[in-house]
Parts: sequence; structure tokens; C-alpha cells
Amino acid sequence: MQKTKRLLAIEKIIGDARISTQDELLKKLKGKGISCTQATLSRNLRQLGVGRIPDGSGGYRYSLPDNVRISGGTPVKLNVVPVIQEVIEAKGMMVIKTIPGNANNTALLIDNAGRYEIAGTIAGDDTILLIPRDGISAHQLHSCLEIILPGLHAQIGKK
Amino acid sequence: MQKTKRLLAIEKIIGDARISTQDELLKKLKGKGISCTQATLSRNLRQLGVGRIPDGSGGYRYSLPDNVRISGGTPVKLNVVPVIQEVIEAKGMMVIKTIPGNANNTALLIDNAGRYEIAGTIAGDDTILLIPRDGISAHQLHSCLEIILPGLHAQIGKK
DNA sequence: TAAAAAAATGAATATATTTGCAAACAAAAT
DNA sequence: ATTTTGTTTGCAAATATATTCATTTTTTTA
Repeated sequence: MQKTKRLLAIEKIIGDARISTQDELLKKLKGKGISCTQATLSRNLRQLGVGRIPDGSGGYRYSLPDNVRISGGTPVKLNVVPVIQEVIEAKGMMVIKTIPGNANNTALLIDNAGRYEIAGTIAGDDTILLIPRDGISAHQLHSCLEIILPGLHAQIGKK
Repeated sequence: MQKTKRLLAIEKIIGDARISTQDELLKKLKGKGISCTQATLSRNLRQLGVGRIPDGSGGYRYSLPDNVRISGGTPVKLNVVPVIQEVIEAKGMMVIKTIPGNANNTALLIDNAGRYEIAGTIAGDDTILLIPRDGISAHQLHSCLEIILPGLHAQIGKK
């Protein structure tokens, strides 16, 4: 599944650099060993919800949707991350433990991110089952979660 | 100064309707007695900081920058808005009543919007206290809430 | 108020993005 | 394993958007 990898790479690039045309993005991808046509990028960008907005200095830049913005974007969601206690992989899925009563909040946040990689979530009181789409690797899933909850892994288990 | 009037009209139209091309916008403007060429719109849109983002259903729509978004901006978040029952002002703060068990979800959503106007929120089971920053007027607070939860006021109390 | 400078505009054109369609590929069903 | 169904992709064409240049309009300055 080449597409998944490409989608992730696109988000990474757009989050990190100021990209103003699809051809520019195309070259960056090539630099990472990923190749496709501009037409495909057009479709992918739409699927990812990536917008094109004035950059304030006469040009345009592509911009991740609000709930996916990575680096220079929105700050870490401090209210949410601390509620997560543990992340466990099982059966190709992911089990997320939260402090009591917070599974729903957190699952909602994950759902709202609208990630391609995630087929769905089921939340109890303090446990979420996160079901990845077929073909998504554990690594990809981790990257994806890290995007939704920046700093997640660094914080788990720390007090 | 024809331009100023046009810029204002553009913001209004884009805030209220789902516009997906500049030609479409051109026609709406004509309907309001304002006429210019597509080239001018292209320049104006950039100047206004208006972006073009996927609308979630296969198309694109123009979108006001975050700090200008007015009425019909982002689509209603169906998971959350229907849970709000009532909004009451008290002591310069705002009390939001939800259906039972949903105060946390909703407060979380508000917190995540990362609005400057809001100093913080406290949520019980079905009630949220929203504390505005000093110097924020009731009107500003309302506008701000309307941005986070578009259509909020229109929906309260209905059904 | 007239002259000079700056900003705004339209027409035409260049550039960029999206889409229809057919082929390649992958997944599901038989 | 083979057929069927659905998804992804590239190519070429269609649309949409941005820009150049000449001109007009507005603002500033003298």
C-alpha cells in the first residue's frame, strides 16, 4: 500500500516546510523516494483536508487542517494528553488506557482527527480500542497517533 | 472607494455561503451590484487571507482566515452541538448547560479551540462554567463561542 | 488645483489545479 | 485459482487561478 506512506509523508512535509505548489511537493516527495504524478497529489491533498491559504507575504502555502497541524502549528493539547496512561498493542490493534471516565473524551478527539489510518474506535470508561484500517503498519499507526496527540509517547508513564 | 465595499462584501458572502470558485463569487457579487473581473477577485482574496480548503464532501470552498470567520463558517460539529441546552450569562462569566454527562466533552472542545478570549473552563456533569479573560466583552465572548460552535445560538432551546 | 506618485483594474496570457477515462492493481467473493 | 468488484493511478484535457502589462483611477505633494 504505497498510498498510506505517501499520505503520511505529505503531511510531514507540509507541516514542516512552506510548500506553495503541488509540483514543489512532488519534488520533495521524490527526494524521499516517493513518486507519483501531480494529479495524484491533487487528489491526496483533498482527501487529507489540506488547504491552500495566503502566506501573508504575497504567496500561498498549503496548510494542514486544524486538527492535524504538527510542528509550528497549534500547541500540545495539555488538557488531554495527561489523561492517557498506557498504550498497548494487541491483535494488530491498539488499546489505550486513560484515567477513569476519560476514554470517551479521548476517543472523540481521535475520531475528530478524521485520520485515514484509523477505521474506528470503541470507548468504555477508561479504555479505548483503536482499530486501524487494513494495511496500516504498527509504525504508521504510531506516527498517526503522535500527530493527533503530539508528545504522546514521550509522556506516557511519566507521573 | 469601490474596493473597500467589495472586500467587505466578499467576506460576507464567503462567510455565509459555500463558495467554491472565483467565478461563483463573481456572480454573487454581481447580484449585489458589485462588479469586477476574476483577476481582481484573485488579488482581493489573497489580500483578505481567504483560503481554499476541502469541504469534506469532494469539493472545495473558500474559507475566511481563522480570526475573521463569521457565520456559516465551519460546518456544525454534530456530535457536540445538539448536547447543549442553554447558555446563561452570570457574573461576567458564562454558564453552559448540556444534557447529562456531556459537559466534559463540550468543555474539551471549547478548550481545544485555543481561543484567546477564554481564560478557562470548569466542567461538572452537565454544566460548564466558562471564564473569559479580563477585558473581554460579553459580545466578544458570544462571537467567540459562535466560532467554536457555529450555529450554537440558533439551536439552543429548539427541540 | 495641477503635477507626480501610488494603487487598482481589466484584458490577455501563463501557470496551477482538477477531472474524465482507461489501465493497473488490490481485495473480496465464488 | 478465477472471476468480480472496488480502489488507485497516470495521461490528457478541462477548469480554475495567478500574473504581466498597459491603462485608469485615486491619493499625495507642491
